Amino acid sequence: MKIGELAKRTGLSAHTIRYYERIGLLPFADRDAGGRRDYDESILAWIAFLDRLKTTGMPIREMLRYARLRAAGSSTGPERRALLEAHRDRVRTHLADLQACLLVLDTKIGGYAEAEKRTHPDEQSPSPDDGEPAGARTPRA
Amino acid sequence: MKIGELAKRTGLSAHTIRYYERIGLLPFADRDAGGRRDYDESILAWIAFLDRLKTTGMPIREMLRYARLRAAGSSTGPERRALLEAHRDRVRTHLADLQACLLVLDTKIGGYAEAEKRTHPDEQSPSPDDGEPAGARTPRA
DNA sequence: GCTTGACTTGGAGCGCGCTCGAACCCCTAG
DNA sequence: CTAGGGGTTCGAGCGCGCTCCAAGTCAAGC
Repeated sequence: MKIGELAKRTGLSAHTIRYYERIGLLPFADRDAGGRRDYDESILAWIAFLDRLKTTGMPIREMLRYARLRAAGSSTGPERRALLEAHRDRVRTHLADLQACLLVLDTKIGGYAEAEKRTHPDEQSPSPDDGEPAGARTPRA
Repeated sequence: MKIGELAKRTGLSAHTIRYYERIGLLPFADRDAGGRRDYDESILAWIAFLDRLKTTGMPIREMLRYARLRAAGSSTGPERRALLEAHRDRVRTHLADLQACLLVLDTKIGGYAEAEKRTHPDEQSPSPDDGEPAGARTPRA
């Protein structure tokens, strides 16, 4: 598989794939006779995993650490496990934060919805109070 | 309240507070006789709200749009509501993605845990397969 | 009066994660 | 044979969200 097809199949750009190889996130790919990268299907699983780490907010620096441990052999298993566990804990915390924020967001949206309801019958708009700067001279925006 | 105390109470740096004012995320603060910013308690609610938007991944650009709508008066209620609803949907989607990733992470960690268990009795390490580049010549890391 | 330290401004700089441009190479289809 | 569309490398540039520096002002305590 050439880089263009890999790009299509992973959703990454070819530029990004080369960048990932450059920094060491992806292994140095085999080249064909013309010097072009030629990928094996197996790269897809690794990229999918990286994508999950990325989705969960792991910085590249840390993915790199994981990649290097993996490359260093099976003796690094415990360290990799620890790395993933620490990351999982952070993700869980963030997840909880997000859920809390979602509740607040729902409440706020509910307030706007109510204001609109109250406005329709008699053409007034009390508008929900949220803590935004009220009269608000918001400058240089 | 001076900027230093506001910083302590919000967890933002004074630098960041000034930056937010500069770009219009915070209203232009009243100054005392000496030209220093003097904040009212009411700013805290607004900053807390911004913080929630930030936590949920809203880009500053969009927070600004919200802030400008709010400043434009109560007639913009519906537009603000729409903005928050769109954001809420994105957050929900992201939340679902995170949860899916968490499951994968748990599975993977479980694999490492098992490998360690198997290793302890008889000193071998089969190591869980995940799709990482196996023998891995990871370059220029 | 003098020192200390928190504040002011404007603008430069930074870390992250890409993203792109230039110049070149190579394979294939017409 | 030629044109086109991929691919290659190296290195510069970008958008985001701060973060910090320099030089100056001001208020309170010794």
